[in-house]
Amino acid sequence: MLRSHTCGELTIKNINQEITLAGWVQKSRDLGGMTFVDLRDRYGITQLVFNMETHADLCQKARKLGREFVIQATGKVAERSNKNLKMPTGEIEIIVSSIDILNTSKVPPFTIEDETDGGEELRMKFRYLDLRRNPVKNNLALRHKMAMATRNFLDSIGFFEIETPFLIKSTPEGARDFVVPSRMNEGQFYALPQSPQTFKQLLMVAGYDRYFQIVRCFRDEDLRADRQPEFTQIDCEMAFVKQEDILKTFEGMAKHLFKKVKGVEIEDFPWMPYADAMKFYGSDKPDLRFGMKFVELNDVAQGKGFSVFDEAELVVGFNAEGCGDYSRKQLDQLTDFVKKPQIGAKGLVYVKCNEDGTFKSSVDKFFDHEALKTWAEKMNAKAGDLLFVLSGETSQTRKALSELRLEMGNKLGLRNPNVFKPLWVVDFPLLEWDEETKRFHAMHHPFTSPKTEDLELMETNPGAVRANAYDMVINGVEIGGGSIRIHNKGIQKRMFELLGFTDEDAQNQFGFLMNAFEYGAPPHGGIALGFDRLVALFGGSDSIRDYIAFPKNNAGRDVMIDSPSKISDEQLDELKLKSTV
RNA sequence: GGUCUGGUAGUUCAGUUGGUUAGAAUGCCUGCCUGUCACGCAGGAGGUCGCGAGUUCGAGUCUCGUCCAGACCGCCA
Repeated sequence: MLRSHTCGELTIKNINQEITLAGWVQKSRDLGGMTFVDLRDRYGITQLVFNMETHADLCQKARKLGREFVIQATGKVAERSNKNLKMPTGEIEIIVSSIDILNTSKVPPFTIEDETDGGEELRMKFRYLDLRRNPVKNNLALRHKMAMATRNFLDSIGFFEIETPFLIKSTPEGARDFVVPSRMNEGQFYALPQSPQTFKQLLMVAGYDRYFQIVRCFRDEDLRADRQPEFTQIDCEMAFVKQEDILKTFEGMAKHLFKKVKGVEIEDFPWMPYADAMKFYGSDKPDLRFGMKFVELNDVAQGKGFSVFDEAELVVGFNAEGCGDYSRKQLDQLTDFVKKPQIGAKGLVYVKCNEDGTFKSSVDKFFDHEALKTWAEKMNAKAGDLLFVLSGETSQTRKALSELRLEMGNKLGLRNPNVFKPLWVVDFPLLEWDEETKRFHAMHHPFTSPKTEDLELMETNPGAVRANAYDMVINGVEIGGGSIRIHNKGIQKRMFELLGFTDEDAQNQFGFLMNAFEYGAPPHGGIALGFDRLVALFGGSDSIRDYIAFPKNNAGRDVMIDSPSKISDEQLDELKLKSTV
């Protein structure tokens, strides 16, 4: 070993020990007669001290050490005369007796410190230097800890981790596939899995009734702060279970992680039907850290001659408690916010509930005191509160009001990253109408089972059929989702018919699964949790990039290795792909 | 595919109404300094103002195009 200890472990207890450390030069401070060098490794920083009087040659050598040089130093642990209680090793230092430069370093393009001077792009280009920094290192440590806790928990309740293939088959359903040309099969392509969905169902047929995998998945869609083209899921499936068994199991896992990793006790997750989530929060992933529940006002706001409301399908608002003192400017800013093209509201109606019991609203022309009072009562408003109301087509209006609700939550500091409010959103619709293709899409995927009581609607009113599908939502983030699958051949056939699959299509794309289901498929279901998002949530961040060692940028590029890149004509020839040059 | 924001020293940024030699901080180099830990002090080097056109007597600044980066919408079963 090139070292006897790490740079994070020596304390006052080690005084007078002869030790050897190895690491990177964080910084050196040359005071003339003596020189201090901060030596860093993964575990911490230890100060080396060199004295011109006692070891002139060593001291000269230490002065020449540049940032990020890799050195090995041997010496004696000594108590500092000036202690630095801000650091764990701050009571000691190493009086160095010999030093070896194991490697030199160019001057790094940004400072390797907690508060670096480097910008995003530069840090990504030199990610191996960025990874030396504590904040990034701590994020990866958190990720590791969560992966271990997940494995331990699932192992303890009988789950097998089983790997599934990455080179699989492309299907037109769902997200765009990444494809890989097959050299040995000219003109044919593998696809990288968007998830191991079909394989885990085959494992259920095979009798491995508790499966999980912490697995990379691939989707060729545009990126976001919380979306990477390759990302990691905790993918799980269970046989001989009902929906509530799965929810209970993975609620347990989430609670275990919170307890083990954050030391936080989480209460039982509430269950909220999808329809309620949309009605009361305008979102299928409501942030329950704060209130501002929606109140629908059609009955009291329509028929008073305000045509904007009268012509609207939905009039809905929420109460921002204690915001009655908002200025004209603040209200204008919020109006501009909801009128942004991404949100798309036409305007914003507000009602201030004054301390003297009167109201001041943007629609005073149409609504008198009595009318506004009925709104306030309906919305449970008291003096000093501020009501916001939007109107229009139902789903657009809910979406816009949901954005406003989150914006108000941010403004009022109600979205505390150290508070965790999980819930299950249940009873998702089975299908979603797609205007573009004029057909139904599976909201979850084509193997999701309809609720038994809604089966008869499949042919009469498909849009109203609810599924045995559920999402785990924490703090407004969709952490994961799953469903009880179809294991009955007849229902699967009806599902494919609804989705516009011919028998032939179904056989071509999913024949392997359909065939397997003819050999004793057990009732089964599962869930997949977005591991990157879960880690980021635990870390208190909205962006998953800082929790991935080597992430891709906005455009799906890895700026460090400069990929994707062109390949040679020889490679293209081998793959029987035409050169693009 | 679309909307918005940004690109100036190694780095992070400032740069007024278009006007002389483009600044600051930090990093880097040199010298001094025996208790620093954001060490201090003195000095120094460091610029294709992303790229290309255009307007103008004159462009870091205005216009158009383009490239790059970031946020968002669409998209993400």
